[in-house]
Amino acid sequence: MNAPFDPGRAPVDLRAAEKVSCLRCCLRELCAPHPGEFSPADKAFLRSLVKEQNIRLRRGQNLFHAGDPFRNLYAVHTGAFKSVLIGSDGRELVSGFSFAGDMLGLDSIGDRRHPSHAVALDDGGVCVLPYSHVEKTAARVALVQRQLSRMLARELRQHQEFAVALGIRSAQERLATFLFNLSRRFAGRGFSSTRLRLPMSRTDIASHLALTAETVSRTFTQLEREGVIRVSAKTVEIVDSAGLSERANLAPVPLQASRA
Amino acid sequence: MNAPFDPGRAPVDLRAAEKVSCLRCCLRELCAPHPGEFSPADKAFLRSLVKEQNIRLRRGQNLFHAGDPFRNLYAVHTGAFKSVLIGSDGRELVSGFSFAGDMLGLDSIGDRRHPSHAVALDDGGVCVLPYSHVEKTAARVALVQRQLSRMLARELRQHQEFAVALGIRSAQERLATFLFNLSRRFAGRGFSSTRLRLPMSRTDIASHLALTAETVSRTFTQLEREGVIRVSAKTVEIVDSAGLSERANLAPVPLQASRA
DNA sequence: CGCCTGATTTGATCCATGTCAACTCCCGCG
DNA sequence: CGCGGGAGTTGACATGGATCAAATCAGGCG
Repeated sequence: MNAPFDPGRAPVDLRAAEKVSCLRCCLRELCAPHPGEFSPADKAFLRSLVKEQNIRLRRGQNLFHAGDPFRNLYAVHTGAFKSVLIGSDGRELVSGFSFAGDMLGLDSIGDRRHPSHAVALDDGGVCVLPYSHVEKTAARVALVQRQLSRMLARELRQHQEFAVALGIRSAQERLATFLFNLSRRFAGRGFSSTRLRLPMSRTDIASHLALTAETVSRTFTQLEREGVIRVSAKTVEIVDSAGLSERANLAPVPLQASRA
Repeated sequence: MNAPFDPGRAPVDLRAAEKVSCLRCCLRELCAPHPGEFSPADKAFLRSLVKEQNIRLRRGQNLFHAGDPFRNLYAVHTGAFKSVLIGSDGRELVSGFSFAGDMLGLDSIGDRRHPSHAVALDDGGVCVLPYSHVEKTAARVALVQRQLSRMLARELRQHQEFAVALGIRSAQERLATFLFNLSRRFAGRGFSSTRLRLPMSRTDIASHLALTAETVSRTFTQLEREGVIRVSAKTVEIVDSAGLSERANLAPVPLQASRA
């Protein structure tokens, strides 16, 4: 039923020449902010960052658990993952979703322990980057060091924006923003930006947006009635992209004025 | 009226020997995670990070504006600052407060542009660390590099937790958490952990916690009625620290059960 | 000292979202 | 092919915090 689109599959065959493909795929974030910026020598360093390639996980399996000692960063190779943050009071919250090319474990650098679970939402694979090794390489390859800082800083910015979103925005704005961002992220990976397969459950989305599953469901329905998206189980089609981003950002003061 | 306590003044006289004091104060975060970890040579590097010392700002002045190109990190020397994040939709939100010893500008590393204003809440001063210089030093002094990553990662974690808080927690939990954290931060700086002078307005607090000023005010009153704190203008006294942290964390499910 | 202006508090009311509950849909399995 | 169970949807109702409005307070200034 949702066969026409499958973001679980990478746009190029990553298994053919893994060393090379990692440079183009998994480690994109770490390595290729500005393509061509690397010398062959740099690339040698980068390739050496990866210890184990394409570790396989089945849907539902944990890549790591909250509380586990932090030793590696992981680059998502295939599939999708959710990060489940365990709050200081024990409450769980889905802090983010990761797809091919994303880095997992960055939030653990601070205290050498994973603050969150990483759970596979689909069968998938990851590459392993021993962090000690990354640090050492960063010390020698300035670009890697800079890029590491940048990745952290970017994630920081994202969480900042995210905090704003959770605090201020309405359910519709949050969901629209969520879809909008997913669309952008998929597009950046070569997938359709209008036809999204959401590998996570409504409950996961709800948790991520700090809403209830009921509200998420209602808001999906609402966006559908307004002709912005079409929903069919796990697949969402963005019908009116402009309308979506309108609903995502909205005016500075989203009062009842905007409902007329 | 609030003379007995003045967190605006540093616990030691920082102006006496600024080079040295910076190592103990402003750059604490960057430099002294584990005291004694530095060789004299390391320290020389560290000292050289600071370009201008103790730049002065008057209350209300901006250290930098959102959109300004990012060139420096700043270590707060004296006083207090708020960071005002400009969301993608133009809405403003106070993303954090910084006190002596805190670093400002970390969230700008990602895109070389400040995403937020930094505004002085009191007269104060900062030290300037040209980021290019920090990067170069990090490349030579492994500890600095590691510490830079750690600072970023820690801030990341904080924002993560914070997002959770904003999304899930009640007004009372948020305010209690806020006071609790401030108390800890002040304590770490050698100030009283029970008698806090809040240099920011209620509106700032409200914005930071994603509440309205009215709700913040009401919640202060409520906590006071419950005998947890005593409020007098800008000064808050924590009367029942245990009660406060109880209200900050709360049970996994803060349902009506907890109201009986 | 008393005024003036902005900050804070307090009160009354409204609304978005949570909560609880029932129903439907989908998918794997016997 | 029908069954069962979990995920998703929908409805009715409750409520925390927002909103609007007004009173009070604080602090600088004539």
